[in-house]
This record gives sequence, C-alpha cells and structure tokens, in this order.
Amino acid sequence: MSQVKQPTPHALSSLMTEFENSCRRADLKVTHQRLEIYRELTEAHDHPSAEMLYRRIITRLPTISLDTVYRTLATFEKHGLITRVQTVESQARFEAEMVKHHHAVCSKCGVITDFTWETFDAAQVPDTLAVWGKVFKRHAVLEGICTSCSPKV
Amino acid sequence: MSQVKQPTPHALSSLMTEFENSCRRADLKVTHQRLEIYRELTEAHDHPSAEMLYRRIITRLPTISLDTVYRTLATFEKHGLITRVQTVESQARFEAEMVKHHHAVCSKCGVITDFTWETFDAAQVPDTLAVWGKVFKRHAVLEGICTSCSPKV
DNA sequence: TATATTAATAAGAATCATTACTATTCGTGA
DNA sequence: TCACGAATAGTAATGATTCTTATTAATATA
Ligand SMILES: [Mn+2]
Ligand SMILES: [Mn+2]
Ligand SMILES: [Zn+2]
Ligand SMILES: [Zn+2]
Repeated sequence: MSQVKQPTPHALSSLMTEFENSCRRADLKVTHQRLEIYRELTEAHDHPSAEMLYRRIITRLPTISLDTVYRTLATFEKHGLITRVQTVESQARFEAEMVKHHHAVCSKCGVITDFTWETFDAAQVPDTLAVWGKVFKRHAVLEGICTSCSPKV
Repeated sequence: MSQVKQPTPHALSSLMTEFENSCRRADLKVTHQRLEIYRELTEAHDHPSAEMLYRRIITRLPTISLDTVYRTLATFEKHGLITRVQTVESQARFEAEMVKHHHAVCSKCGVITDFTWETFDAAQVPDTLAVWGKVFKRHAVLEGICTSCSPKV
C-alpha cells in the first residue's frame, strides 16, 4: 500500500546519475561500493539494516566488507543523501527515500510501511511548543497490525 | 514546557503502591531493585538509558548490577508498565510516563521533551491505511532546536 | 514465626552491533 | 600515465546488551 512508489528502471538510472553528482558536489569519490550501497538502498523498501544491505550486496560485490557498509551509510547520512530510521530495535535501519513520508509499523511482523499524510504535514503544532523552540521536521509513527498479520476470519 | 506534569510526593507514593499491585497482578515479586528502578524512572523526565538509571540508582543501592537494570526494564516493558522510546541512538531509552504524549527532540542537545497534542490524537489517518491494516497507536516526533540551544541574538 | 519453594539477583562471561586501525587499493585531477 | 589522498578490506577493538550460574531473597504455607 506504500504510496511512495518505486522508481522505474529509467528513473533509477537517472537517480544514480544524480547520486554521482551529489557525491562530486560533496567531494566524495564515486566508488562502486558507494554506488552499489546507494542503489541497493534505493531499490529496497523495507528500511534495511546495514547487515541486511551487506548480505544483499555481497552477492554482487563479494569482497565488500561490512565495515564499508556501515561507514558508507554514515557518510551518506552526514551528507543528507539517506535517512536513519528511528526504531526501538538494536540494529539501525536506513532508507534512501527522501520524499516526506511517515511510517506504519506492524507490531507483529515489524515491517515498516511508508505512507504520506498531507493533513498531518500541514497541521499546526501546539502553541506550547513555541516556548520549546523552533520545529523544523515532523514525523508520524503509527503502530498496528498489518493485513497479512491479521488473523483470517 | 512539558505539559505532562511531575507527580507530587503524595501522588508518587500512591503511584508506587499501584505499581506494587501491578507487580502482584503480573506475578512479579516486589523486590527493592524493582521498586527503585521504577521510582527512579518515574521521577526522571529525560527518558534515560539503562546505564543512566544504573548510575543514579547505584548511589542508593550500591550493589545493584547493570544487568538487573536491563533485565528489569525489559520485564516492565513486557508487562506494559513502561515504554521503550524510539530513537536513532545506539542506547535504548525508557520512560514510565504512560499518559498519551508526543516528543520534541532537539537536534543539537538531543533532549527529548514531552508534549500533548489532542488534534493529532484525534486526526483521521489517511484512507489508504485501511488496506494496510488496523492502527492502534500513533506517535508524533518533532525535530528542531530547543530554546536553550538557539543562538542568542 | 520458621521453612520450603522458586523467582530474582550479582558477577562475570559471552554475544551482538558498531567503530577503529592499518596496510593496500583505487578514483581523480594534473 | 602518474601521484596523491581518500576509500576499502580485513581484522581488532569497543560499546551495549544478554546469558550463565551460583547465591539470595520474596512469598506462600505450616
Ligand atoms: Mn520510510
Ligand atoms: Mn516521553
Ligand atoms: Zn505484520
Ligand atoms: Zn537543545
């Protein structure tokens, strides 16, 4: 049900070119490890952990090290190319989807599903927050049971 | 600016009695380690990590072990007595505040501040989520810069 | 109150997730 | 093509959490 749709093959390749440009702008060398990690994360829609990405990438880049995946994800995050997802789990999880969206988490299977919610994005935050400080970003997390985890009737 | 107010000394002691009852209902023995951990977390309003709690408690219970703090927090969480807070950090953080509330996170100092937001609690979730499944809980995370971290003019 | 039962604890070892170190490789600009 | 520095692979180290086990303590019962 994700409303944040997957890129077509063509859109993906232009995404990759844009990614290379971002790297050059940020003075990051365009290595094939970085390309693979970024592409794998872009194609993934399950907010994978570093280790999940590593296991997927190693089939194509058999010598890549887990450390490179961790290091590269941290680099991408620092340059605003990807996002680290807030969870309650011990392993950090990541996404390349930078379009504003929110998360629905199934408390049975743990799957994190993307969705958009314009009325939330536009809603006014409580007045009391003015004294707290300046709000730049907002994110909604819904928790429930996804359809495939619901007991069949 | 937290709208979720701290308990008065009297309210705290009745909270502790209620906590003891919860333990008995859940067939959990009422140990002084559990009482101290629960009380410390109830009085804390900074969503402390297990280690932060440990360092605070050890001044009163010098022989308590860090493992007991971790184990006890996990037990409390399992029985719905406390909550594990979603963060992007490597250390898990906890709170005893079970009144529905949301979080404003300062991206400079990292402090997590509680606030209530009734219009968000009551807002209708997007229709598209119906096909996703059943939503039980919702939580808003705001990110920004808190007043004490804002550059003075 | 004393005793028996069993859960909970403390201490340290083990594991899991992530980061640091270092010799080597590789991307890039001259 | 070459020189340079940044990035990587492999491995060690660290930080966070959980496990193992002998001991202690909470509670039910006599
Ligand atoms: Mn997402
Ligand atoms: Mn809170
Ligand atoms: Zn599910
Ligand atoms: Zn701050």
